[in-house]
Amino acid sequence: MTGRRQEIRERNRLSLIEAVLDSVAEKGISETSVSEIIHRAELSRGMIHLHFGGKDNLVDEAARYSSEQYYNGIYALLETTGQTGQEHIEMIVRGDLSEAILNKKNVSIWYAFRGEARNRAAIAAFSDTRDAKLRNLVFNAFARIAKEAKVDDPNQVARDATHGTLAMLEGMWTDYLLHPDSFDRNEATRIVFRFLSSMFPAHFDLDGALSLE
Amino acid sequence: MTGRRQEIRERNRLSLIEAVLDSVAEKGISETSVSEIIHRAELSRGMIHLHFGGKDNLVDEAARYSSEQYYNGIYALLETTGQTGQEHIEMIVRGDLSEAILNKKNVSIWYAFRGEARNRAAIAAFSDTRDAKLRNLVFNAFARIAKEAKVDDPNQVARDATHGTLAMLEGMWTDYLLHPDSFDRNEATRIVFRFLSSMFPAHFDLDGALSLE
Amino acid sequence: MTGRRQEIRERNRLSLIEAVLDSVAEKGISETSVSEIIHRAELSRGMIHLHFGGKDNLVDEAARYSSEQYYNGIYALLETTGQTGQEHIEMIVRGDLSEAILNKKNVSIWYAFRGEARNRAAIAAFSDTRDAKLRNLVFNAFARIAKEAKVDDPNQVARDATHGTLAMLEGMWTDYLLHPDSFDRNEATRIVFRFLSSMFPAHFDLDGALSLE
Amino acid sequence: MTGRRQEIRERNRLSLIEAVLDSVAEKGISETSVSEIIHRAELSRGMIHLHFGGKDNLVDEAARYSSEQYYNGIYALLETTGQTGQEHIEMIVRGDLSEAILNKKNVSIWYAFRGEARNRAAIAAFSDTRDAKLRNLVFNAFARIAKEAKVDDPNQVARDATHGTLAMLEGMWTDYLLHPDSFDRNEATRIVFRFLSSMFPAHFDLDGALSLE
DNA sequence: GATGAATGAGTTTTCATTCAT
DNA sequence: GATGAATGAAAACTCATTCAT
Repeated sequence: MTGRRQEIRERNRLSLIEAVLDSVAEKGISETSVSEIIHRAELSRGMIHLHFGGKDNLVDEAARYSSEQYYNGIYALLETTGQTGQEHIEMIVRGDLSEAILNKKNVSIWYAFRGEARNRAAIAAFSDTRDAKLRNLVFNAFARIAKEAKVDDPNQVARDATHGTLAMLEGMWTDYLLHPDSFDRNEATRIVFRFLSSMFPAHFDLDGALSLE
Repeated sequence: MTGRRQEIRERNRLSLIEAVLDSVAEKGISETSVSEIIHRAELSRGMIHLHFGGKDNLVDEAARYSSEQYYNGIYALLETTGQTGQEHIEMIVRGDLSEAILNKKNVSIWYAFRGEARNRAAIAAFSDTRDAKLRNLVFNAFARIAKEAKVDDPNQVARDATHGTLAMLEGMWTDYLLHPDSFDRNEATRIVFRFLSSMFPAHFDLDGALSLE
Repeated sequence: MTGRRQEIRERNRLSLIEAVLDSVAEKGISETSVSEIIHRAELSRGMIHLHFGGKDNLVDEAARYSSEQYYNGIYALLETTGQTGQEHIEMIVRGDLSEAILNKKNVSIWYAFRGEARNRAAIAAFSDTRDAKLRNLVFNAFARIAKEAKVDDPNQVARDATHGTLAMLEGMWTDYLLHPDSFDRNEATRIVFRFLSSMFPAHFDLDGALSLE
Repeated sequence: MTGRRQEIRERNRLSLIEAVLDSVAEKGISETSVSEIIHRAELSRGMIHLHFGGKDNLVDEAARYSSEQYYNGIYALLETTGQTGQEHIEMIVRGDLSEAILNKKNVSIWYAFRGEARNRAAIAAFSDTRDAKLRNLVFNAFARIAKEAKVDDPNQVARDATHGTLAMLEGMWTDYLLHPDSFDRNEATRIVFRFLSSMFPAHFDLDGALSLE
């Protein structure tokens, strides 16, 4: 049956991508050689070129896959909660700082790819895409909040809130990158909500934010 | 004359370090080969091993140098302004987002090294050092502000303010990394001050912050 | 039905051979990979081993086929003309220099195989066979002419005439290989006939030779 | 002393070129791998890329070198003889068919490169250059002869003679390629002179030509 | 019989390091 | 001390062949 073959093919492709991500997380991009990848995937040397046409394409695909996984994770969280703006924002902030998403592996991978983004168009593109998709989700939520809050220039306020929130989350990831073991998720969350509650006191609550887990 | 010799030695060391930084900024760490470095520095191949004992050490030194340059830049700014907490914070924020410090070259270098930090202890150490030194400056300033503001737990407030401010600045750097050409320094500054004014309304002023440039 | 099967088999074999010849003509022997061949033949990868037992055998077969095609072309021409020695020679010379036989594709293929002949016995053998068959035809024709011409040592004269004529034709092919676009068939033909008319003035005529086309 | 270093460098370059020619002669172009070359030259793997920037460039250089060697050989012969047209032609013909020039190694190399010429611009260029230089020498000699012979259209006659002579010599090389062991230099020479004496009876003599060796 | 995904030996290339000059 | 030619281990890639489906 052809389906069986196709299925193995697909599984092999995925194994290679995951081997790249594991290796990038553990050893970094520069140590992620073809030998390292096939050893982790337990597949043959030629397979990389068979499926991806070369190591660089495989690494690009891995960056795309990883960026998609991140976005899907966040998006899945949004489906589990209410549809108000503040529920969305809360979910995104908590999700982005949760163990499931903000962990050693993801952070390693993400900063490794970022470091290469300047010199590899494909990686820059996926880096950008992840960013743009998330930015959109966050902006839409803040736009609703700003409208409810009847602020002067709701569009501008929503933009600033988006910018500030994402900047802070980024900063928290960097904190985690540098000190994964002393990083305090509650503190990080609290600080983001401090910013949010200062911008939208009627929507966000500093104390409530502490009721994390 | 030994002094003359020593001087040339020192100049060559620096040329190599700067060649590394230029190359990392333009081509990324993985393309920064020994050949690339000596070509930029216009020095001989053996020089790297003579002065640094190998390429890896040179790159580590370049990371250290770059991190020092950053800190020195910020520190120099502080000497040009008043000594109140809010003056320090303002200077650090404006400085960190200024063209002199936040520019394509520095951002490229910084993210390239961050991407390697996980796998190279020396780079991680310098990354950390830069971070710790800055954190200290910022914390000291906020500690004074928090004391003046007579908040409940000034130490905790100062820590949160430090954490939040640095996180946001980090996030702004990432913004710049991804979209250097559409990045708006005024907007970035305004958003940081929005956070600061919400935490310390008596010390920071959202409008004042706009009087940039 | 076995006949039907057999027919498809035969067609596939031929498709592969022709794909090899096309590829050798266009890309050269070293670029004639299995992938290139099956892509041109629009057949599956396994087919080559099924029908020929490996790529090398297929290439050898292609060399044999090509050499046979050449000889058959010349031989067919001989059937269309009179049976005197000079008619045969004229036909062979004109045929060998005609567009139908001396064209870019054939020349490319022929020199490509020649270049490999030294290291591949099978190709050398077919190269030789083509040569020997043609030499035989030409010698037989010259033997008749030499006999008619009542020269001293007709056998020796026929051998020299054969040798010289074939050498010149070879040289004309090389000319064509190197400068296919500036090659002048009439000039080439005229020069061969100059040689022939000098050896057998009663049989070959320099002017008559110009009545080409 | 720098000269010593430079000298070794030059010797290594040459060793590599000669290793390529030996390998091409013995094993053919497709079997001439980097490993084969460095094994013959007894030099290190990296040297090929150090001196030539890659295997392909080295092979091209070898083709250029070989073509130059051929031309130099012929040219040197011309310096050892008189300056009349017929002396030049005689020398070129005898030289081109002599053991020193027409031998197994040269023929193997030459046909191997010819087979690749279609697909490698650099090789085609050197192939052409050798051809053009020789053609020039031969044409100049025939032009003088044709003028002396007071033929009708001396330019045209010289061109035909050049064309015919070179074509025949080419053909003789092919003969040698296919049957190096049964090849008879005297016979080959005699046949070329038969052509020459038929074109310029006053200048070339069939018998004289036999006084070879 | 036919297919084409998979294999891995062998190829070219890169590049940090060495060391004779 | 300084140079840069030389080294060779390790990298990425190619491709004829195999073989489960």
